[in-house]
Parts: sequence; structure tokens; C-alpha cells
Amino acid sequence: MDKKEKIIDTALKLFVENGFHGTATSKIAQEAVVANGTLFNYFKTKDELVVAIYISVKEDMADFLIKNIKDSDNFKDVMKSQFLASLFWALNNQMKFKFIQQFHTSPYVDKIEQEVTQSQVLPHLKLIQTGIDKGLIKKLPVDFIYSIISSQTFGVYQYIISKQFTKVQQHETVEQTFELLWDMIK
Amino acid sequence: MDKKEKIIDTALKLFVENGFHGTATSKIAQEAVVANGTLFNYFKTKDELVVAIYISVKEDMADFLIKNIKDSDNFKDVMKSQFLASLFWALNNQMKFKFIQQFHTSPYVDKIEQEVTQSQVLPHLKLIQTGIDKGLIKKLPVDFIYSIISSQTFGVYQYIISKQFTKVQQHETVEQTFELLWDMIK
DNA sequence: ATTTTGATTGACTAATCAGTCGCAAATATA
DNA sequence: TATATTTGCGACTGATTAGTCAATCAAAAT
Repeated sequence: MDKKEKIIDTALKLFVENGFHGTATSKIAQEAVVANGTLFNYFKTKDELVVAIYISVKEDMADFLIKNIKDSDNFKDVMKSQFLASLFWALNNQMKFKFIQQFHTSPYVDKIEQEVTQSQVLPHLKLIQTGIDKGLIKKLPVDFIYSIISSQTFGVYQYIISKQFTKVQQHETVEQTFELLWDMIK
Repeated sequence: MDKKEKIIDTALKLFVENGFHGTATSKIAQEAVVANGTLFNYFKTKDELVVAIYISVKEDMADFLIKNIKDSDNFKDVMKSQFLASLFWALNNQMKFKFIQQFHTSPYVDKIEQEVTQSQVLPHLKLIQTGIDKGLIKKLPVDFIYSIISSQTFGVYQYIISKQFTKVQQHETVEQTFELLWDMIK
């Protein structure tokens, strides 16, 4: 197996479990069954590793969302498919989702260039803009609506995790939340 | 000035700036103009300090919210006053708010007893229950609605921070968001 | 068969860390 | 004033840390 990938996977797990600074590089190397020096061959510093994981995880999610855009001419359906896909991904990649949250609320966020982040939300902003142009959702700033939807996603995620829902219950809750959300912005 | 308070204030600032493990206890003591050992007189361990700050900050916020409950028989007004107060506090105590976020998405959350957290959200849950009983808001699980509102609060906060709004613009945005929220749950 | 190349290793280090401890100063009690 | 208690100090330590580097290895290229 690719050592770089192994290091990323192991580090992701340990970071989520013990925090960024709470995880020693030696521990990562040890658990990844790799020499200490190998880690630093692939990542010049520990910080570089953290940022690399963030980018990798974000790409992973972005790829999934792109693949799941419902190609319908019904705007609400398209919005819904994206909302469902986001939550589906989060619930099926809890460690990665937690990592993103941890990263976003940590001082590391400042170490990442705006462009990287911006390019990933752009498709979503465009989708929202389309809805506004068609008069299907309220005339509000696109990034305001995006902000609301994102945090709502996070909120439902937390709620679902806190309960021990079955897949069916999870799906019901997500559907229900989208309807609420839609009522709000339509 | 009270040394314990000075330590908490300094630690809060440094933790938000550099993360929990990224901040050395020696650095905290130094910046608080206090001896290294003094810090450990007040807090047995670094972890204890982190948790103490969390509790202190949470109390601070809870106190503010209690003081700002509008004593009206108009349910919507009461809800609104709480929503506005939450955001007002967050915007005027950004460091403390950031600390809470950082804490919530860190492995430290597990170190805090459920009871402490529960007692602080209870008044809000009760308020929501009242609204449901009176048939003023939708019949959904109270903690689900609480989840929705909380994440909405966080979302608007993030949005307002990302823009550089004047006080007036901030207020307008918050008011507007509450109306959206109300439309969603009513 | 020999050389070259690049990946991999793990012992090593200088720095930093959380936490200790014996003592001094300040404050309270008598 | 004398004594007791609390509060504060900072040099110290043993453990741990991120990061280095010269040596080794496997495999490909010559």
C-alpha cells in the first residue's frame, strides 16, 4: 500500500481522536507502520501534513458532491439532491467530517489560501444564483444563503449523531430538514 | 487584579490564537505576568484549565441570555429577543465564542459532564416546548428545533464576521435572519 | 555484474513541554 | 508582636517533541 496514503489515513484518525497538537508525529509513523523519517520525506513539516489532509478530505467530498448533482430541470430537486448528498457524505465519512470541523475552528484555517476554499464553494454559489435569477428563491445575498444552508447541514448532522438513528430515521430527518429549509428560502 | 482571572483571560486569548496544545503553559504564565507555579496552584493540570475556561465562558453567556429574556406574553417576541441576544453576545465576545466553537469540535468535549451542558440548554428547550404546546411552532422534537436554531445562529455569525458590517448592517441581517427562522418553524 | 538512483530507515538531538518543589513573601489569626 | 496559613515564586526535571541525517536497502539501469 502507498505509504503516503497510509500516513494520511492514520494521521486523520489520530488527529480526530487526540487533536492536532495532541498527536505526535512519532505516534503517527508508529501506527502507520512507517519509519519516523519517512513521514518527513513526504511532508516537510507537521503543519504541512495537517493542511495536506484537509485538502485531500475536501477534494474527496467535493468529488462526491459533483458526482451526485441531479441533472434535473426542477430547481428544487437539484437543491435537494445536493443537500441530501452533503449529509449522506458527512454521515458516511464521520471522521473526515469531524476533521473538517476541527480544522475550520482551529488556527490552521489561516494557513490555507482563500483560492482553494473558494473554488470548491463556487459551484454551490452558482446554483443558488440560478435559483435567485429564476425567481425561485428569495433575493438575498448568495453567500448569505450558502452560509445558512451550510450551518444547517452541520446542525442536522450533529442532531442525527446525538440520537442513535437508523438509516431510515436518518433519511426521514434529512428530508424533513430540507423541506423546512426550502420553505425558508423559497 | 485577581491572578486566577488574569490567567483565564490570557489563556483564553492564547488558546484561540494558537490552539490548545499549541499554547504552552509557560507562555500563558509569562503573558499573564505570573509565575509558572502559580498557574498550577490554581489549576492542577492544563486540561483542568481548558475545561475551567469553557465553564466560565459558558456561564458568562448563559448569564447574559437570562438577563435578556424579554418578559412578554407574545411568544414570537420572546423567541426573537433570545435569538438577538445570542448573536449580540457572540458578536461582542468573539474570542469567547470562538473558544466555545474550538472546544466543541475538539476531543475535550468528552471531558465535560453532560449535566453541565444540559442544565444550560434546558431553559431554551422549555421555551420551545411552550411554543409547541401553544401551537405556535411546528410539532417537531424540541431538541431538533433547538439544533436548527443553534446552527442558524452560528451560520449568521460566520456570515456577518466574513463581511465587515457596520453595527446597523449587523442588526439588519440578524433581524432578517430571525424572520426567516420564524417562517421556518412557525 | 556493477553502478546508480531514490525510497526507507531509526538512532539521534536540541528544544520544548507539563508539572514539581522548596522556599519566600504576604496575609490572616492569636 | 508572634505564629500560622495562604499565596506566589522560579529554578528545576524527566519526558516528549518535531525534525535531521548518515546509513541501508531494493530495484532498475547500464
